[in-house]
Amino acid sequence: MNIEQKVYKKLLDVPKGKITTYGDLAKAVGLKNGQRLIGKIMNKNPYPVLVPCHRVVMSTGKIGGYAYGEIVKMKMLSDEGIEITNGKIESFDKNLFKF
DNA sequence: CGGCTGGCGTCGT
DNA sequence: TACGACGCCAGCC
Repeated sequence: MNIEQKVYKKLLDVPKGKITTYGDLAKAVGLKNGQRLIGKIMNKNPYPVLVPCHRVVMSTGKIGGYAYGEIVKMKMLSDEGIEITNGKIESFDKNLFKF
């Protein structure tokens, strides 16, 4: 199974209302420094909606990018109970999901 | 706090 | 088959 498949599968383990970082996700699939790669994979996400790529954020606390628009991503997270202000996640550590 | 560089698989040339 | 560019970052300076 290739990396991207693993990534999508791992991402399915992230429950609603929780978030994870690109770096953690990378490690979860066996990559030490593949944050950037994760981004590319998410960008080519072949299973939109099925794969909750909007629950993946940057380790800095910012929401990061989104293929369909950061605004949309922000709104989706907001609907799941994650408060965001100025593209910044308020309760980052609190809602952070560990694999 | 802003900017630059590092590290990695996939895809296109 | 081989090589370089790319992408929803992370971390150090």
